[in-house]
Amino acid sequence: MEDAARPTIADVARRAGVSKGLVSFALNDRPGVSPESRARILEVAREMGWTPSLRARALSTGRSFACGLVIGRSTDVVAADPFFHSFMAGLEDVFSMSGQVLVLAVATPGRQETETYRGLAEDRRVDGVVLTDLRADDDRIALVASLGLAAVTLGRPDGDSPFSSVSVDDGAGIRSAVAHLAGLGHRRIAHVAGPSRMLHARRRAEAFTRAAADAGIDTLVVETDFSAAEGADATRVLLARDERPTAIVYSNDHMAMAGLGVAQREGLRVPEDLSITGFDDTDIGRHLFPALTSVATDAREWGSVAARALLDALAGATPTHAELAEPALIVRGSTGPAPQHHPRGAGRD
Amino acid sequence: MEDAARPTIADVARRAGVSKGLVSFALNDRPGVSPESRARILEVAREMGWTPSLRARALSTGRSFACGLVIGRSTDVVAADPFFHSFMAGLEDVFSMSGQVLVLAVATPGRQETETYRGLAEDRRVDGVVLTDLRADDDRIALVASLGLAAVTLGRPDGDSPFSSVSVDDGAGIRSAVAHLAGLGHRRIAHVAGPSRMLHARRRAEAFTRAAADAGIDTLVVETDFSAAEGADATRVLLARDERPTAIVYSNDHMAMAGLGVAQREGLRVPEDLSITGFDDTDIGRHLFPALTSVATDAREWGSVAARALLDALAGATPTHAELAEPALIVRGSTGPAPQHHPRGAGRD
DNA sequence: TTGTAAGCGTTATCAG
DNA sequence: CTGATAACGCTTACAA
Repeated sequence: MEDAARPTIADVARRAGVSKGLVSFALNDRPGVSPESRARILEVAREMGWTPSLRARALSTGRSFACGLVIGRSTDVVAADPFFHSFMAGLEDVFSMSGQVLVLAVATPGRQETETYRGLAEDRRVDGVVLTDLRADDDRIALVASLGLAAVTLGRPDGDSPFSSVSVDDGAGIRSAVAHLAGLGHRRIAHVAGPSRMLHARRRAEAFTRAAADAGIDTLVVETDFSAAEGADATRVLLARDERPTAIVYSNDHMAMAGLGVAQREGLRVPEDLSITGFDDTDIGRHLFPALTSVATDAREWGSVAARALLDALAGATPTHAELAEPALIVRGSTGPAPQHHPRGAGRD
Repeated sequence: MEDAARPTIADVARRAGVSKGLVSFALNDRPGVSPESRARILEVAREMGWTPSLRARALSTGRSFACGLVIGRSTDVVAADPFFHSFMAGLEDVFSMSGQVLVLAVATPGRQETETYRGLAEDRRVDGVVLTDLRADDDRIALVASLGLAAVTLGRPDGDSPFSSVSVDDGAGIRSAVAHLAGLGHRRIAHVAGPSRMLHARRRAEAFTRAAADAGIDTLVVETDFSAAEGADATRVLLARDERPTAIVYSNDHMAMAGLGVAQREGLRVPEDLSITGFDDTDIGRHLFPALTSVATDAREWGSVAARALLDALAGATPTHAELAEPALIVRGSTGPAPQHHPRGAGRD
């Protein structure tokens, strides 16, 4: 019913007494249409309630007016991160303003990541994609480029890339965490890192190592897959060491929260016996006890900047690199002065 | 370059020595094509690497081959819930198998929920939508119907609806939580509910009240917006009462975690002084200390069942209602025997 | 400045 | 079972 009533460009043209072509020109405000014609056409279109058919437009222009975000099979690990939600909201903030739409694809065991990108490109479902969680030597870059898609990467790739990138200085966040802890007197700080094949995880780990070394601090890094489970495991390993760290810097909030649970379960007081910092400043973190000290990144802003970069790329702009504001350390209850002596055996009772 | 090389149905027809029409028939395996023709056509198509153009198909059939999910402005509250991720993954499990794609739209202050649905329908970006977090007298149902979109609702609507629905028995989950607590000797149990205008929040609250009444238990319900912040506030209110509850049943994990933080902050031991249960069995919950007892719903399954229902609706099936398996209570450390006497003043020291 | 007509790549119709 | 031919609704040379 609503379909039957839908006017086409031809209806508008007829009613306005002009040709279809002219209506098209007027709509896409292109030069070569007299002001009066344009006004009349737009007026007629408005009163007829005409909206150009996106499908017809897609067919004739070869564009989809949609961008994609592929979530790897690590759904439960990385995508469960609240970061993602804010990030997507940021993308949408911009996409929705430009008539684009966000297509979300989740890679499954039955359809791997690569296949997912291929499918999206094959069907021309999207004009471009957002590449998150960049990996070392990320093959998605070449893949996506070869598929003829535009793209923007989150974080600067380690290799060549024809795409724009938007990044935030993870290192600065980690450095401020280390500085904060060092200032509190900590001398044995550990880092629970994400997978080293992920560039941002790696950068955080490197920043940690360097910052700690600069401060003359004993350091220890354990690598995980970013999941709460592995964050908990890593914490157990660290706390079981002879020279137990007095503080742990986690590469994300999920792991930090899990680590907090482990420490408390083992009878350690946080922050008296162990200080903990997270990364991303997840909402829930501030409500735990103690509230989580964390590095706050602006995921939503990141999303909108990335979306803008992608749209620019689609418009033919040359690749650029944007750097977001430095993340800030939000100090809360989970960090405190280093224990005076060896904390071993300093459990609650 | 990859566009230029792309063969069309005409190329395939020519090469196979048949008409375009026949290729189309063969592709959509429709009756009226001899087995030999079909085989040859498909073979030629394969060797030419031909894939039908989704855009052309969309234009001529009037379908989009996409379904939408609109996330309300309550992004930070409801969508930050890990439930959503698993749910979307479940949708994708099915969509990806049927050549559909998931379009995610986030309502913003500048573009309200209603406008978002309108936009999606106006541009015919999607063939159908998934309606989550059903509300009382939900106006989205009439809206979406009037927009000519197919839909599936999560949970059974309270009014008339032309759409299929998929729901899980929230009540059963809450009842098992109450039964569990009652069995542990709790006689004053509170419920921190979600917004009563949301049907599932309301149903949980009702189930709570009834189950508690049946068990002859003192009950108290505080309504929130589902956010961790309000969950924390509600907890503070409850704990400040003269007759403090010995257990709190939260309507989601986020609030339960925040509540746990509040209790601990006030010096209460969980579960010795206060038992806590969550809802949804979020991954992080099991890693806290104490680990969260929670009602486990299968969000991913929910997503795939909903997706299937939506595809059926698009295929012209009559509306149905599907009920998922009853959620199970996962008992962990956050619940324990009720304190012997009035717990007031039973803080850690 | 405006009109005309040829695509874009399918699906659908309808005589052969 | 085939094979033209006409939609589908827009964009875009090319003419006028």
